[in-house]
Amino acid sequence: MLKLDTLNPEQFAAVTLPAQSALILAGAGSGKTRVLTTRIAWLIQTNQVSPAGIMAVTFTNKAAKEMLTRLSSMLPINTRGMWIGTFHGLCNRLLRTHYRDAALPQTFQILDSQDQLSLIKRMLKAHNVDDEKYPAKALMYFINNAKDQGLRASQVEAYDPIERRMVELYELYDQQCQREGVVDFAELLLRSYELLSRNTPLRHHYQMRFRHILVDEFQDTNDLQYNLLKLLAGQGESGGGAIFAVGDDDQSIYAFRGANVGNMSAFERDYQVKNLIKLEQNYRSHGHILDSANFLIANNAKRLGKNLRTDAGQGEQVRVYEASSDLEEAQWIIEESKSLMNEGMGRNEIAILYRSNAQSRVIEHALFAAGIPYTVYGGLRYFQRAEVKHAIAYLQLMDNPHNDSAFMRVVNFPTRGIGARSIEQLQMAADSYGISLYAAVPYMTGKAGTVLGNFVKLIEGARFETQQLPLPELVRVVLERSTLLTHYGNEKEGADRIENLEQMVSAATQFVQEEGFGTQAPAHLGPPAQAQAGESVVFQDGIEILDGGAPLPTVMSPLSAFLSHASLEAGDAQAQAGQEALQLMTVHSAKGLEFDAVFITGLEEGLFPHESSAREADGVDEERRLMYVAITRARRRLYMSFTQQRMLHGQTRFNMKSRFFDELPDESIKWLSPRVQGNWFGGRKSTTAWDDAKFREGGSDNKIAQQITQKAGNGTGWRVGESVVHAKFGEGVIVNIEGGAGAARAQINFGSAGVKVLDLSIAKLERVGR
DNA sequence: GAATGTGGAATTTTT
DNA sequence: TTCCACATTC
Repeated sequence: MLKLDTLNPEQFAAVTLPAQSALILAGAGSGKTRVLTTRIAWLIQTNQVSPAGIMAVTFTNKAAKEMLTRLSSMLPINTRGMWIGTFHGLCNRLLRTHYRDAALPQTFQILDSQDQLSLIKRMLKAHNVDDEKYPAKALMYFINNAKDQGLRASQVEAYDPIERRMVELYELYDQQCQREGVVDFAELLLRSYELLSRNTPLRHHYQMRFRHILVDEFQDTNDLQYNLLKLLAGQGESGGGAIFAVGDDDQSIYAFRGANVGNMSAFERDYQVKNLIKLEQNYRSHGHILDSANFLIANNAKRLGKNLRTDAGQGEQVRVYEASSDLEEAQWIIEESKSLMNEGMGRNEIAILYRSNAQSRVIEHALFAAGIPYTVYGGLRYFQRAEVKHAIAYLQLMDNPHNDSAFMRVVNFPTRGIGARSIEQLQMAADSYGISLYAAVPYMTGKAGTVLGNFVKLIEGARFETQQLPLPELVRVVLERSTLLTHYGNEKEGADRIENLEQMVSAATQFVQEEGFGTQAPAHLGPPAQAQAGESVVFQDGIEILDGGAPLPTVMSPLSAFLSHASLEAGDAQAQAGQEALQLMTVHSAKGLEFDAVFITGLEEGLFPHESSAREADGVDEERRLMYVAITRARRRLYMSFTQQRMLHGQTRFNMKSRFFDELPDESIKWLSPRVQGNWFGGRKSTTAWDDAKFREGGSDNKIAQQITQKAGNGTGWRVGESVVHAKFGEGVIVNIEGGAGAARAQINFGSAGVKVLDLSIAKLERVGR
């Protein structure tokens, strides 16, 4: 039963808004997902809309799943078949349903970024393009960028010869994809957009159907997604549904991949939003933590404006620690974590966050040495593993033989005597006829013809043999016939890979059950005759196609669906095992999560905010939002740390402490470490039990002591890494000291004022004390 | 066709 | 420093 009485007034207002477009500014920890799902449940329960009239869009599969789970616990309805999913997942469904109108083959396949890059490389090679001048990665970026803005090659404006060529290559790329029957991620959206904008009856159908469109993480939408929503909601046409947009402009941290926060204010304007509701009541963090977040984010100029509050009380202050080096920082984290765990805090309630992945190594190393279990987020995902991709490639070829990426991946893997020469000839033939590699095989003669012919027979044979089999068994057969299992069986390190391959059978079993393919066994029989939802549409070409409300089983074969699933949902990041472990991750991947205790590490100028952010427009603002996200992950205890020296790219760097420290409220901060005074080992007062003296004792830590000794300032009274204040240049860090006592000059990094070389006997420097 | 070497780059990430 | 892609070698 639906419980509305436990909602706070703002949440309640949002859930029960009338059927008009609304913008919900949902702060971190304000119950955003709850509002979203309760809104859906409320709309359905009050009979304002049927489940088929709802569309809810998220960015990640995880969020979509969460929404579905919560919804089914609130309402006694079957959520299967409802249009709740990621942008890409829903677009896939749309295109599958209307593949003819979208000019796609029924079995079109989805390229992941890896496949996309390899297609581009192949294409560049085939056209003899100078890969120095046009690197595959750059072209991929160019293409995706254009698509994310909704632009085809013909619509991209080129300002110089290089760009003009890029546009040509973009055009060629699209042609190649079309030949192969594959679409990349951005294409799923662009194709859907074009389909709906060109096909008026179809557009009207969906506009009439989706009375309520709910969008999660609206601040993360890109231009194309925004325009797609606009089409679906019938903006500018009559009869469109209402958009319920939920987002937080302060948590917009994906501009680098095309997200446009401006979409929030654009939405307000374009839809004349009368209902702007702010969810500012935070149910996660204690007061000092929220105060810190609020203070910090207030330094950003362009904001819709929002302040988090809590009933939880002030709680503990934020603890700030200055370490002498990255190694010491890691040691400190370990000591603090240990005492947290001794106090009874669960290991997985402690998160260690960093700005960039490279920072995890030192911490991991220290954790390993200390024997503390930990998990690092963001590794290779299941369907991205090489062996799994190989198996998938065989399946792809059976479902759509014209997928050249799949062809290239396994034509000679495991090796079957098809060498570079044969492939080259095949490539040329395919190019000259403008067909796929697979289709070009019959044109081959001689030895190449024989070996390639055998490969084709292998695929055809597998296809024939599995025609009547349910998906999991089909997978099983393919694993064997491809000889992948035998191949890895002969490898010394192949055991894990075999295990991963075996797991694919269970993945298929699970998929078939979850998606409702269980009752229909044959993989290739195609769609059954009737759709689930009643309506159907007649399209311009006179072909009647089943209503898009049907769940996947009615619009595609289990194999096609499974392959889509593998591309769209790459699977969990490895080894969820060891649940009881410290959680290491980048700040980006921490978004949406929460922990009792959080460490935000490496808070140094150049790292966080990252140096490359200075070059981008509003770059530092985005870094600040990132910091805001990091802070608001913590429930009870928050640590922040920075170091005087850090090894980065094989070089020792001396950074200033992050500017973000200056943007936090003093009363919410507790400094654990007084700023170091005087010589390195002299005036240091460490508040923790282990100190630099410990480092100087033998063991592996000895090299740190040496490193530090080297950096001492040769009796100048100053040392490298020390923070100083200059009357004109402000605060800086000594990066290097040359010459001996008396005639010493110091190289000092003043951050925005640049790096200066100053004579220590002349320049009036002051130590930074605190 | 696998093994070994070399050069270059090294935020952030989902689909 | 370390990882990766690519090239050359056996």
